[in-house]
Amino acid sequence: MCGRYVSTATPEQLVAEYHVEQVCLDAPLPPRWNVAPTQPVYVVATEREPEPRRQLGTMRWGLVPSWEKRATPGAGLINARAETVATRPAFRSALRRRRCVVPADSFWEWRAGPGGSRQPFAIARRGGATLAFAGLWEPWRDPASPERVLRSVAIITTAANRRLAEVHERMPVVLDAPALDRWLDPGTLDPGLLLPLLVPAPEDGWEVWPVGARVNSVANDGPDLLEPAAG
DNA sequence: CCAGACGTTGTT
DNA sequence: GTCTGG
DNA sequence: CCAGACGTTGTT
DNA sequence: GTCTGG
Repeated sequence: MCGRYVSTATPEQLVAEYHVEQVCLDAPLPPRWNVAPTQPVYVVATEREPEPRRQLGTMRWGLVPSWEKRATPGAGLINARAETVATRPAFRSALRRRRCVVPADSFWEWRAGPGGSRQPFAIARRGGATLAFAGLWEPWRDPASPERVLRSVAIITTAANRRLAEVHERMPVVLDAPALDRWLDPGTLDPGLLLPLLVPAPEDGWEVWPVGARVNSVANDGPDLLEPAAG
């Protein structure tokens, strides 16, 4: 799955990489090596009005369905399964109209061991290429103050490819450039054209290595979390 | 009809 | 065990 | 995802 | 909001 990741890009880098036309930020997010659910994350989405434009903003990681009474029932929906995203009430309308991309450098997975032990791994593309996670977002309005909108996001997961299945059976959907363009095209409403994008990334070209347990705690942050450890 | 769920993951 | 917070 | 809390009362 | 279960 994907419950923790690395995001160190600056807004300027994201604007260039994703051909963003409009930046909508209160303040830039700092570089983070331990991004966790409930935290604000960068999101690239297509603003529809007055005309389609690619927009960079921040949203809360952990999708809050619009019908929720409270904004924060725990972490919210941090992942959405590709296999069921077209039919689940929590995600169906977002699949049609609120697709987005969550930029990342790399991500963390925990391999289950005997006796309930959990060994964390870092997963990155060989050569350091960045990752575009497929996401869905949702606006939420507090009934008491509907003028304020909370935007939250879920990362779509799929079956792990054979390489990553060594560590974990699920992985985030990682979009290549053509898939990303299709995913962010607001004219695409047919799930039949979208679901084929939500497949496991090719198994070649990944680096996977065990890291220390410091990544377990969200209080720890820094590039040292990526240092290889015995595993 | 109304009430209640609506999500994923992992672990046992 | 289960929920909340990060 | 993992870590850490999980409760009430009264008094300062 | 919308669907499912009773």
